Amino acid sequence: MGRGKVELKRIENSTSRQVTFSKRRNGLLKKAFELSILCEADVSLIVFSPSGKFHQFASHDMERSVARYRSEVGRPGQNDQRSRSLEFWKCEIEELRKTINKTEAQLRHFTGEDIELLGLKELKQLERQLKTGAERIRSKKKRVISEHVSLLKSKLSDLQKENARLQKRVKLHELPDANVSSRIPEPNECDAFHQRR
Amino acid sequence: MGRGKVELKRIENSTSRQVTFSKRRNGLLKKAFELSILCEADVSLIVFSPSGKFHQFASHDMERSVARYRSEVGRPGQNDQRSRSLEFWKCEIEELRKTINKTEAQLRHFTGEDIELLGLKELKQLERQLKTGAERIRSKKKRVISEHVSLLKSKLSDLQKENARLQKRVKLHELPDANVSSRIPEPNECDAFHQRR
DNA sequence: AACTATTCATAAGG
DNA sequence: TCCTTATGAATAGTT
Repeated sequence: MGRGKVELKRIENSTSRQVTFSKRRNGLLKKAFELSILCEADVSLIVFSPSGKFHQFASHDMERSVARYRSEVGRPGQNDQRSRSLEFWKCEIEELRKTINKTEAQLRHFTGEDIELLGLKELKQLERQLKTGAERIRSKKKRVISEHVSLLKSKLSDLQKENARLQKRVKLHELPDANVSSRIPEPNECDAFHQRR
Repeated sequence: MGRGKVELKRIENSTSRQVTFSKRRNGLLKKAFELSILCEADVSLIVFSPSGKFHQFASHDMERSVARYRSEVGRPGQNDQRSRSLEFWKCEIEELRKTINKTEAQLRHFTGEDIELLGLKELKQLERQLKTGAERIRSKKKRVISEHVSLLKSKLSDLQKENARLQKRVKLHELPDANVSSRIPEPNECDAFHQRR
């Protein structure tokens, strides 16, 4: 990259070596960061310049990654019990990962993704499941909506009663104030539905 | 780099996430290597894929770099190495369990289960997703079926041709054997579809 | 896995 | 160290 390609060997000129180090170090850190974000990878990078300056990147936590690295490499001096329990954890994680993959695949199938490899039988089953799901959701939605409606109706009727009562009082006492008989409900009096969610 | 630029966020599609991981991991390892050669830097890189696979590069020695890192950061570390790695596995399992729970809940929602606590907005969204899913599946099913049909048709036409040819031969040579002209296809000759699945 | 259109990284120069 | 630019590398999307 750049003007002319470079040979893969120590750069002799110390100034350009320094400059190159600086540029490439930044590039490396950036790429490490991108990899960790794009692919959810656990990336740890330690760099010492020839002059001893220190740079690092750790997507999660350096110490944790080092510990994980050690457990992977299998450091000497582990007793049997420890390595066995390590095996256990690894199996556990392996199984959990499998479960996740399976479930996520199913989920994608439900949204019609990744269905290229499915056979007719599976497609039919999926269709049936989607249909039942949609029906249940539709009916739940209806229920929710009708609940809102009846709530609103009862609010309305309460207000009407209140209104009638007030009008009666107005007539009885011949109050001059016209505003009372055309009382407008407070805004928050109709908000019962929104508050329930 | 590549066709169209990518947003710096987790790649949702798991296949392309995996492919990208593979490519970029190689790129990163290569760049780490180049930096160490060109600039005589001490570079150490630890990468774990989301599926737990482990990759590393160390221009000199990982343990030495880690020790140097510790002295730089100012942490004696070492002593709680065990509990660290144990802690890591436990966290890992905890996270995986959470993922599973979330994904399974979503899955149940798609089949119309556990929707009691959902609001109208969520219900509507679910319905929309189910609809698109169903549409995609329906169209895929159609495609599969039409493929079968055309396969069967072509088989049929082949057999008809063959049959006509044989009948001609029978007439030409006035063969006495009636079975030849009413030849019945072998059972496995129509099985191409089943073999493809 | 291979290809290719694009974007990205960076060597050289100021 | 920062800016610019020409050029080689990396890689996203596709097959």
